[in-house]
Amino acid sequence: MDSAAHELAGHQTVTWNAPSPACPVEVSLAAISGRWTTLVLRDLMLGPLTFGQLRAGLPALSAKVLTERLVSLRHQGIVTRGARGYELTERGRLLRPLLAQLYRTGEALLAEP
Amino acid sequence: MDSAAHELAGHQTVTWNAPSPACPVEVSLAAISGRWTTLVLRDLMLGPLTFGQLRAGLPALSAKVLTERLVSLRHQGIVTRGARGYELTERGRLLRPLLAQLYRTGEALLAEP
DNA sequence: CAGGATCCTAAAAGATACTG
DNA sequence: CAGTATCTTTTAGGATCCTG
Repeated sequence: MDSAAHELAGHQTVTWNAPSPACPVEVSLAAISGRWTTLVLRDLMLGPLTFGQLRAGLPALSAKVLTERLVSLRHQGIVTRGARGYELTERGRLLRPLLAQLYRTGEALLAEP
Repeated sequence: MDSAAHELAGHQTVTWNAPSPACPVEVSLAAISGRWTTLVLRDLMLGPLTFGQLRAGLPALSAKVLTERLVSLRHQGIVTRGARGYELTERGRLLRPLLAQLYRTGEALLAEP
C-alpha cells in the first residue's frame, strides 16, 4: 500500500488540479491516447514496419489517421522513421509494460462482472 | 518475452482488426478514458466521496463533465452511488495497478528524453 | 447541494481525391 | 507506394441556466 499510495499521490498535485502536461500519468496517456494508437504500438512492438505494412495490418484505419498517429508518436520520441520504416525508439519500448498492464486489467475487468 | 508476447498478441485478433469493445485493452481504455477520469478515479481510490467533495477536489472540472464521468463509470460497474456518496466497486479497485503503471511509465518517459 | 437540460465551440475521426 | 490536402461528420468539452 506504500509505494502504490505514493504513486497515486503523485498523480497531479492536490491543490491546483487540472490535467497537467507535466504529470507522469498525462505523459503516459498522451502516448497511448487516440483511437488505433495502442494497436499501432502493439504492431510496432514486434519490429519495424513500413507505412504500407501498418496499413495492411490495420485495414480499417485510414491513411490520414495513421499519418496523424505516426506524426504524434514521432513528436513524442516514441517512434522513428528510418530505412526500415517506422520503428519504436528506446522510449517507445518503455510502453511495453503499460500495454501489458492494460491487457491484464481488461482481462480482470471482464472476469469480474 | 514469453508472457509479454502472449499478452500483446491477445490485444485484438490480427485479422479483422478494428478497435473492438471485446478486447481487454479496449475495456481498460474505456475505464480510464476522457479528460479528468484518471483524476476522479485517483480521488475515489482514497475512499467514498460525495459529488460536492469530488468537485471541491477538482475545482476546474465542470458539474456537467463530472456527472458524465460518474454516469459512465457507474454504467461500467466501476463506481456505485450509496449513502456515503460515490465509491469504487470491487471492479473499480482493479484499476489501481493500472493507474500505478500509468504513473510509473510516465516517470520513465520523463526520465529518458 | 446535486444534478439535469440546452446550447455552443473545438477537436477528432472518416471519406475522398490528389501528388511526388 | 507513401503519404498530403480538403471537406464533412461526429464527438467531447465547456458555459450557462434551470430544478428537486
